Amino acid sequence: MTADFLQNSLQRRVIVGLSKIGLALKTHSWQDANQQGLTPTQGQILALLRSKGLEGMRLSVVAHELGVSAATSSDAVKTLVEKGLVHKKKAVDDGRAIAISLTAKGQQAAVQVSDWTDFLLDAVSELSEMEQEVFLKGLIKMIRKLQEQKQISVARMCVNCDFFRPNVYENVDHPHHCTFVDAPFGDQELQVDCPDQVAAELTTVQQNWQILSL
Amino acid sequence: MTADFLQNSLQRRVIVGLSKIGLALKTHSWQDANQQGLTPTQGQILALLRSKGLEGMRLSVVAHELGVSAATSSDAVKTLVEKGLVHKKKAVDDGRAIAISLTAKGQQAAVQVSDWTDFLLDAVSELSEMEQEVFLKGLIKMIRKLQEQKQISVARMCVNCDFFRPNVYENVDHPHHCTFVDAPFGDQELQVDCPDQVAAELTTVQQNWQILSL
DNA sequence: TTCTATTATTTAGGAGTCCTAAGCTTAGGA
DNA sequence: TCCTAAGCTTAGGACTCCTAAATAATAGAA
Repeated sequence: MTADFLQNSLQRRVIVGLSKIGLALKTHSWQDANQQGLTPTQGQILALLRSKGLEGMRLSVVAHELGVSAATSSDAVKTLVEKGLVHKKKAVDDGRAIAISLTAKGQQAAVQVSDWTDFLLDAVSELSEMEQEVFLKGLIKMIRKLQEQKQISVARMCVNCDFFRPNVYENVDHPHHCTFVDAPFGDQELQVDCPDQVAAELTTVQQNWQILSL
Repeated sequence: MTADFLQNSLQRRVIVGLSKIGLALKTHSWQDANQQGLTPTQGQILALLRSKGLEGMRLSVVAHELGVSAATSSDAVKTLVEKGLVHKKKAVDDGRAIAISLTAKGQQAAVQVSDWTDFLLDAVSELSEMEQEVFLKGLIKMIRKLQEQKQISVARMCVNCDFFRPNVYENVDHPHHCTFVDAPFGDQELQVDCPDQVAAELTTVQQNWQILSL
């Protein structure tokens, strides 16, 4: 009789909302990659190779980043090689391992496909800057927890970075410091997937998290 | 040389964060469904049938809700029928259409699988109630926009419901009214996927949105 | 140094997902 | 009645996903 209006907690509503966004992300990844003649995974591998510009990424890293099994990443890459978008060669420092990188053609394709999440830009722009900041902090909290629970494999966030010095300045807008770029910054700049992040030790992370107290 | 620390806007960081959650959702949907001997889509169909308790859901509705093609939903349901979890019969009111519903065995399986997003509960609980509220509002704003852009097919939110009367009371905690349950409620109770939602007309929706002014 | 355990990747096999496109059947309007 | 549209199914092809087993190379222990 009654709508489950009240039983239904705030937390669950947030989760439902996140699932909706997740669904949009999933649906969109198909449409988008399809246009390029690729599948989502293939597109994401290309984007990944482009974003971490380093030569010779390992297959296991790809699998880990994308949250798929080694087998899946192996044959997705095989297909990309057949399509002439990716190079594959033995890693110099480890005879078992494979080093993959983009071909020239792959570079091009990667550019097309790297912005696949941009369809969310308009949606995010609906939020005020203040809201975006709260939202970002919320996401960081959630991701940290998920990472702790092994639900998320990689998240190169400031919080677990060796270069991060939380709350070292009085300045309200820029209380933190990054020793990599050697510059102060604020909550708004907290990274979620920083290319320069270096994983810190567990104890450091926990300390940082306490000091940060988002 | 410089980390892309600064080029990288707040909006994009929010998007990266959302993608991470999306990835966790995707990865988890596999693990979870796998334990039940199901695939994500199959599990989600079961959960869908359970949540909208109505007898005789159409295949097209399933496809629409899950954001997959008619073909996919057709053979996912076929598999579920083979597994004895779902009934399939001709719709009484439309000879072309199919009405599907859970079998007794399907009911059981649906219970197991309905809570597949619960792994996010701990993560969401990391946010304070205030933050959760802002977060929910943000999600609603985003979902509304995505729906407007046809990036999300269905979202049974208060905002686009015929029963919704935004900001009709002075009461700060419960300014809105739902004519379905005939009760006042507040921002915290704003629904994202309300089973009782009835889609309102576009002009009404726009008015509601203005009056609500989240 | 040799053996052993571990790590990196591949392959095989099977189920399922996704798409598009073509093919039925029924509905509903002209 | 005829025609178009809607609801679903099927076919075909490419991929994704998994687990499990195979291959190869490295790291460490004895």
